[in-house]
Amino acid sequence: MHYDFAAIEKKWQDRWEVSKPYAAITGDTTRPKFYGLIEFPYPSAAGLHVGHPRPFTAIDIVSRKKRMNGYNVLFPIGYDAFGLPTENFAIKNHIHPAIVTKDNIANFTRQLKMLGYGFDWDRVVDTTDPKYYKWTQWIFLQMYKKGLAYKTTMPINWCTSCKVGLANEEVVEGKCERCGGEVVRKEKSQWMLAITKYADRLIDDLDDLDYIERVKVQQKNWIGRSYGTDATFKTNTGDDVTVYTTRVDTIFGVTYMVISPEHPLLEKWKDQIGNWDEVAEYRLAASRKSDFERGELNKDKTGVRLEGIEIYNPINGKAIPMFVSDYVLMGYGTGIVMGVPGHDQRDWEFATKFGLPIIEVVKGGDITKEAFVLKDDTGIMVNSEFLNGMTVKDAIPAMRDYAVEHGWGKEKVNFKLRDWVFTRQRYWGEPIPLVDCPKCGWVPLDESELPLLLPNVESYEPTDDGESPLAKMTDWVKTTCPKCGGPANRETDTMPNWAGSCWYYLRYMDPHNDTEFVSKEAEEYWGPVDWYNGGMEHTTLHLLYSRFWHKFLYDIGVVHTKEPYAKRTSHGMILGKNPNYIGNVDTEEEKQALIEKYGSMATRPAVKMSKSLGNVVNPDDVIKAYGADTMRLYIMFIGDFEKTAAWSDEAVKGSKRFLDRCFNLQDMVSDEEGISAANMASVHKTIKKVGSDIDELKMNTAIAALMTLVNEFYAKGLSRGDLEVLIQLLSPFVPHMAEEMWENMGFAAKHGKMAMQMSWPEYDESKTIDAQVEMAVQINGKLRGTVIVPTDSDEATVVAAAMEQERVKKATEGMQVVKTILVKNKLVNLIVKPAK
RNA sequence: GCCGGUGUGGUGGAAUGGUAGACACAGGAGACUUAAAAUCUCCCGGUAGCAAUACCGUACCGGUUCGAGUCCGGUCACCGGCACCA
Repeated sequence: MHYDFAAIEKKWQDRWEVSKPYAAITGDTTRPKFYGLIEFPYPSAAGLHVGHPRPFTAIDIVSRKKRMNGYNVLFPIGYDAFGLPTENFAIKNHIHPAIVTKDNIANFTRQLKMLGYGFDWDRVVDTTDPKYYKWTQWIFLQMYKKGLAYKTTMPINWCTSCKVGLANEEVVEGKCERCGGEVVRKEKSQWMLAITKYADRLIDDLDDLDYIERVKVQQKNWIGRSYGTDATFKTNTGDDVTVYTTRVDTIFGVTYMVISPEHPLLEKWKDQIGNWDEVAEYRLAASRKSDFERGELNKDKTGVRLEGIEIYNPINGKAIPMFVSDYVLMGYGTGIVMGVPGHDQRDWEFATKFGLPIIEVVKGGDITKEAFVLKDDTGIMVNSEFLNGMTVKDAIPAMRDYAVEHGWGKEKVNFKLRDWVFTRQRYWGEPIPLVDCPKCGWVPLDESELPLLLPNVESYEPTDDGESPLAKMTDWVKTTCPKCGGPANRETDTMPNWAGSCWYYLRYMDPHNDTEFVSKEAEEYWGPVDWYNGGMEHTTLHLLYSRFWHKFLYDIGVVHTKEPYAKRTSHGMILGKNPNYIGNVDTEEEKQALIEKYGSMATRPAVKMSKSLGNVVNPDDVIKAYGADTMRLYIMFIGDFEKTAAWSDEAVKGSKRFLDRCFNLQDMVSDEEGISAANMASVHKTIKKVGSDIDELKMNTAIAALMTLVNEFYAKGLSRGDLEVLIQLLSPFVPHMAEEMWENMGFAAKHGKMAMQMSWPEYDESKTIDAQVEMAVQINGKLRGTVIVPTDSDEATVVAAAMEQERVKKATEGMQVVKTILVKNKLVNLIVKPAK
């Protein structure tokens, strides 16, 4: 029988299109629910990338197995379609972004259907659909009403050459991605979301979640919670200054203070600062630096002393100088830090440059060479009066308590996380449903006015004053205030592309609801998502943002769980062959030439796929040449799911070969129904192995187990019953071929259902055990042979069998066995030493 | 610099502290074929040996253990994230 994958795949996709075997049923209480989720794709003009099928296929397989395990499965798909690439494509080609989006979605849908995914196609969402973004706007309004959305002046990236505002991703190494022009900061009033109010909960609630560890760690580091002390210093200016420090124990080592150039106190102290002109010049220079320049590595510390300003150390009243320096950030802590050059490397560099004293307060380093920064908190305090002799660990709380008691200190928790800049000066995004009224200030639209439709504009080009393209649409901008009825202006900025993806998993539960964003019934039934897989690149963006939104929705009582996703896994990237790899050439000269030209890139056999390298693999081509089932199988077999893997055209053939071998089994079966005696143990073992591997996302070893079983069928022959089980095990991986074989063999008729609708085969533990096992024989821990013995043989039997072997005899000749270690059914280790 | 991860044949990769290299790709040999492709069978870490076999071998050094790719201490390399966060 010939495996005509093209015809087979078309046939079954057409049938599924009509019979909808993947439809999820809300409120089916007869079965437990399983909600599997993959990150919905951004429908780019390039179409599906070969990286997409990896996570999609994996969760498709998990979902299919859950379905066979009796679950009511929700496995949905949609499109995250607002965003910059579409807008730029539209500008370049003079096509409306909505049309571009529609075309791209159609192409993605075609490709996804060709891969045979078990998505519930009746629940597709599209973030650019007004019926969808109505509710994105609605959630934003709820946040606004609860005070979580506020307006503030924030710098945007401004290309001095194109004279447009740029998104962060359009700024590459401080330059404009398009023209290479210099990017500076330009102040603009923007909407912010107060994600920092949720910082503690976003960290603490991670503990109860089944996320892979690196996701948790990365989110925790990103939020960056630190425990410290706010310490207040008196000054000769009339104002007190407060610093934040995690090392209040080092306060005896403070030899100067530093204030950030942006700090408002400087302006206030203008008349008291003796060298104001110099300070003002330094501030101006700092403001001109881009974030990139200012953050550049290992750059020299700069600064100016504030003449006439004295700060008094609260611990001993000592007068210390203050400097302004741009190594202190205005956005973290209080914008002022105490300089402890003995125990902070940055302070050490600054003090060394400006000739400031360096005091050792923790023993153990050589502070004339570098700051002594502790790796642990076991260092001993010195030069610190009542702290002397204490460990740092004890000194921190001791000094903190002292400071609190004496009224100049306060316990303080700080976060690195910043509030979320929620506006973009762009066209292709959700309009913000707020109106600016000269009398009433910012006024939200009435919810009945939603959705606030994105108007059609002639040109989506960003304006040359940094405003959104919508600002040019005066008809749309000019409106009336919902509160007082007077003339008012709409907000013309739009939401960032992350907005729509913050809550899409909720919409899938109830995608056609026009009166609520999700019904209570559907949310309580489907929530939370049981398993969410997505890229590591979204860990501190989409994943964190959507957890934040979900917590907000929980707080206002519209969802019933604290967290959106119970489990999170992440897939590795698919790389392409590196055409410039040094392994591709033979001579040393050629290798050197490649390294000179491409640097360390030339030493990698595989690199990120890109058009310029010509190593992009198009899923369409693979499907055409080998079929979707081969594509699915190969992308799962390629390696450890979490690691990056290199695409190999040769290796794809191996997967195809395996499917050919499976298909050919149809011509080899005996008439015997049920699992054959010859294959009993193998079949049961494989059921067990494939099942547990799918649950653990170890698809590569699951497939290896299936290959092993098929190899055994080739060696020993197989019954109809053996094949019946195999087809069911293959079904989640290669659904088209499985159904074709299932039907061919008459199993569809026999059971009255498709293979995918069968229960997952059960294994019998007792039948996974072979009658005999091969055991390793070791002498003093070294392998000296193997023996075949009855399963569960005792020590005496195994040793006796081992002693029969020539190699063992030889190795134990003239020796006495002093100890025997038996690992049941695995090995026996004889510890011998020379006989007396 | 800090945090996380990884290091195994020619290649992708397997191995709850228990026979390292499962399963594949590539390569080699054979069968079938007029021939090729496809298919089927066998071989395939290194060194020595006709072989039986011996020794070496999971980045490197050391330790724990009857036994270490796996655990512990240290070193190196690479990948990813963060980065003047006080």
